[in-house]
Amino acid sequence: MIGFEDFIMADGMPIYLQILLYIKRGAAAGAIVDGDELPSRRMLSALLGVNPNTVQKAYKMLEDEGLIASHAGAKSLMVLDETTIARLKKELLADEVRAMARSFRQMGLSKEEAVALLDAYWE
Amino acid sequence: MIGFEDFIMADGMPIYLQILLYIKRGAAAGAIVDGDELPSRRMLSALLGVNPNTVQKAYKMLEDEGLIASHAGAKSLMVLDETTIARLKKELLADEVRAMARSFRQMGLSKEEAVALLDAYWE
DNA sequence: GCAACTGTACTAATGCAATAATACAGTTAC
DNA sequence: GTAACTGTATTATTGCATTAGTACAGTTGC
Repeated sequence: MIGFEDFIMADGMPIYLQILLYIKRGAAAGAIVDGDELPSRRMLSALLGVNPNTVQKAYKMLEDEGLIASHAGAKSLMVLDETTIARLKKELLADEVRAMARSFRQMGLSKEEAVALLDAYWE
Repeated sequence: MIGFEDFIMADGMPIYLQILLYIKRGAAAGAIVDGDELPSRRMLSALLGVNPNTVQKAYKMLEDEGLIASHAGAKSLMVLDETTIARLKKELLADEVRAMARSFRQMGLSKEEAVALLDAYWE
């Protein structure tokens, strides 16, 4: 069962996209693997304090992308092969780093300063 | 006059927030300085292909924060002192790096891998 | 078999982002 | 002074995100 312990709700991004991203990142990291059970729509919505329909929207998009399989009455399961995982990793990292590099450059940071900051905030 | 040459519209974030962020980052970087003229609401909306009200919303928030001064009939001007610039720099960088470090960690990257990626994508 | 879960599918209502179309009063350039 | 700009304000409409409530059919554990 996939846990949402380190899920932190942010604002500025739709909740259903945050859920989507959380699962994709977990899959890219290997924390979520093929065959893993997803929490039910009702369980996760209660856990996150959001509406079941919001979770359903995220799950539906994941299913449309082929990342999860759902059957009426049964828990939804992750469907992940090596090709998919590799694609996810590539996509997510490229998006993230591109956006970050752009914003750093826009703020006038040198590469060295950016690296130093990343180092400091890593925790 | 502040130019918006390198403004790239992204989706997932409200347009008025993107405009707000663009100006704040410019101010933090020193590319935008005290007394600089802002493009008029109508000019910028035409340039970006959005509604004048969307630009107005961003400008209004900047004015509420004391970062710009507007007088009916005249162009709006940037209001930036050293204290404000220092505050902007600190706020923007902290937000950015925190979000990025979280997402990298969620994807299972080590600090060294993150630094290497940042290096690769810098340009 | 039955209760408690599961996915799925609706409808309705609310709030925010964005567009559209005006209107009015103040400033600026000629 | 006048035309062309400027900021400001208002109303209406559209679409998306989110909540709320309900319903139904399939699966699972006992």
